[in-house]
Amino acid sequence: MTATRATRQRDVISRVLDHAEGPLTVGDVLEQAKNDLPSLGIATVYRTLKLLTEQGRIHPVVLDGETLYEASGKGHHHHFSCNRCGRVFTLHTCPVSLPKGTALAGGFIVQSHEVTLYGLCPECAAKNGAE
Amino acid sequence: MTATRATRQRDVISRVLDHAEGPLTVGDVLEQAKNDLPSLGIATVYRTLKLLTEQGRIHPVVLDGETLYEASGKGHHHHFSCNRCGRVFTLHTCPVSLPKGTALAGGFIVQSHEVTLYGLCPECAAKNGAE
DNA sequence: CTCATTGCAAATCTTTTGCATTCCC
DNA sequence: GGGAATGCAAAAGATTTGCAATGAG
Repeated sequence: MTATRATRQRDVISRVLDHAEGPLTVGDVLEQAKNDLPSLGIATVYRTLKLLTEQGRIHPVVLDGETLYEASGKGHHHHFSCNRCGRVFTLHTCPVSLPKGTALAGGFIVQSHEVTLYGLCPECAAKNGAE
Repeated sequence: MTATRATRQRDVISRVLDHAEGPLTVGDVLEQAKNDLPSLGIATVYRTLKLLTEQGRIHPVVLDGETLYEASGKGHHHHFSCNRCGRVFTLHTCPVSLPKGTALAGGFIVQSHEVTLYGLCPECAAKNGAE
């Protein structure tokens, strides 16, 4: 079997994702990881993100056509994308009640769901109409 | 101002999207439109999709990293992505109650939302465990 | 006729891959 | 030391753009 080795690169990339406030783009990850590892290459970032995803340690979130990554195990949550500043926030509330296994009319069986809310974040809402 | 002309290409592409059962990929659009317009180029498809999107006649939906397009004006709806066969269905029910303008704890103001359910479509659910 | 639009090909951008070197175990 | 992982650069996709030819109004 293929032995998976612990490397500084993987360590740094995992840490970057674990400490992030919300999901990060590949570019974000590269940039932040370079603070610790200036020689880090983009190919390694892609390879590591793929590896971590396969291991289930992180998972991809697609927002507005961009693929972002975030650490798993942060519990059930969703995202809020600000229409004004573009930042993505993590919401710890869930607006839907569809337990795994729920059956919808038509025979669809729900296993999981993703919700993204769009609107104004607190900061932008405060500024609203004041510019 | 820039006059927008009606062309056979735009007509065909719009029609393809209007008649689709669910959202289509750029490739789907090209393929189907080529039935009517064999000489159609991919660049025109991209340009037309962008134009129609700006006009609000269609809108992009990102699912599993792929950008799909669907006609607008089909009412509020969401998508169901089958984990087994990969097909995307349009759901005419909405599992959340977040009217535009709802304010969330923390001061987030919701303007719109997107929900994608993942699970088994009726066909795959029927086949389940029978293979 | 004019000029927006098209189709093609070249140019970009993003992501993946080949390979010699590095370094984990 | 052996082989997995890295970094670079080349390759492969996906999307965009330049430009001469075409076609709508």
